[in-house]
Amino acid sequence: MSDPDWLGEVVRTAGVERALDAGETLFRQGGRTVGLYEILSGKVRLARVDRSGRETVLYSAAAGETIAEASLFSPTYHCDAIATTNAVVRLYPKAALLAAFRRNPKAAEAFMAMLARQVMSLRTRLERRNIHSARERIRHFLVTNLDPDGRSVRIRGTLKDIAAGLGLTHEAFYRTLAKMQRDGEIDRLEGKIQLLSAAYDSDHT
Amino acid sequence: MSDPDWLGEVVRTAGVERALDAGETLFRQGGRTVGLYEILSGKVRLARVDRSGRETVLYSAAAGETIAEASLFSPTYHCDAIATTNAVVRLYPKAALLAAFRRNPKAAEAFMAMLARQVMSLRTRLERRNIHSARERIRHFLVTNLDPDGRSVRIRGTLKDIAAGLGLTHEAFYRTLAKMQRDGEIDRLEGKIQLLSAAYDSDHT
DNA sequence: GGCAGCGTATGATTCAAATCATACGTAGTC
DNA sequence: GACTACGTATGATTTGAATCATACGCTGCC
Repeated sequence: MSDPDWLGEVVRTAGVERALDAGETLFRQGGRTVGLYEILSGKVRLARVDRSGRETVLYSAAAGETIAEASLFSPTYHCDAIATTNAVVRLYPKAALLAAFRRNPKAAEAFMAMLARQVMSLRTRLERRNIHSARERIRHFLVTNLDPDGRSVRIRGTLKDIAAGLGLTHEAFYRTLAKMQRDGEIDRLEGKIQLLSAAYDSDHT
Repeated sequence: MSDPDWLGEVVRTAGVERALDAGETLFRQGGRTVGLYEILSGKVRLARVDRSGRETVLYSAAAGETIAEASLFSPTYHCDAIATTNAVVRLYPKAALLAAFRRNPKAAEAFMAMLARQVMSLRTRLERRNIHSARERIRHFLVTNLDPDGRSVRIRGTLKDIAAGLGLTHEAFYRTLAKMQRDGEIDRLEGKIQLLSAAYDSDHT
């Protein structure tokens, strides 16, 4: 159920699972690239270590995400990948993927489409971080995550996780949500947040 | 000189330039996709307008960037594109690009590689924004933008622009740089910032 | 030459989010 | 049942970056 939908049937079966203990290294900067990885469970961080031994985290990937897509087009990895928690990953070998892309343009397009959507989503999240006010940031999150109905946002995962994703402490997030509710801007239902018309429909176009 | 290097010769010549006045619309949400755009000059923002007429900026693109890559794989645009300043853009028609990708796997791979690198870069910038302290954020910027020599960072553009890219006010950025210099952590040369060994080499591995 | 605009720089003050603290409910475990 | 762990929630306090203000040098322009 966790297979990325952009993979063709052949490639999907080529995936190789591997379990990692917390702290274990998946690959190292400079190492020869073998392919990209999907995180099935746990957390894996991509990081670089400078001459003094200090580690700088480039990205922290959680279950469901893929890492090292760019390794397909590079002979070596450009950073380290280390399990932050116990984790299970699946390797999709580079050769199999590239062969599939050459053989089947549809597969190539599916991969491009996935990458393009990620770029879009990342740009939006980055743009959101330019907003300093917690309330405005939450508003941006809400309107860019509306359900098809255009009035509510389904909450996936915990509020705490969402707060972290927004770059806010959970305290600030809880507080601001409460305030927005008191002000009649939103309503909080089971598993979703409703945007109230008073605030969002008022000056109807 | 501004042609993206991931474009093949044929496609490159297929680009169509267009000038936009500030405020002019390039495409609209729901409109049929014609291709992706490269910004040659000026700024173009991608945005959505909700029922109440409020605009939410998804991304603000500057000269040198491309937008609407995902439009290649979608029949309609998913947001509006509006010129924020006077701008010149170049359209790369969808049909020409997709045809080139099918005809020539190398072209497809070049496009994928460009997207994968963007994903990497965006993830790193997003990770950086999780750092609340101005000083730590600047450190992260510096170590992830080191020259091949591993000791200095070339400054491209103005410090003001870099500050904005880091999500800091220029005042906070100037101040913190000055402090880091006083503390002997960095040195500031013409057009570059040098990481000083005292802070970065000390406990030599 | 004088002037406007802009990047750089720094001081003073404000303010909102981080931090620290505490509490409650629920799920899981022994 | 008692205990732990964790998400949710809110109050009190601190802090560091934003904001407001001012200044200086340089470039381009009339």
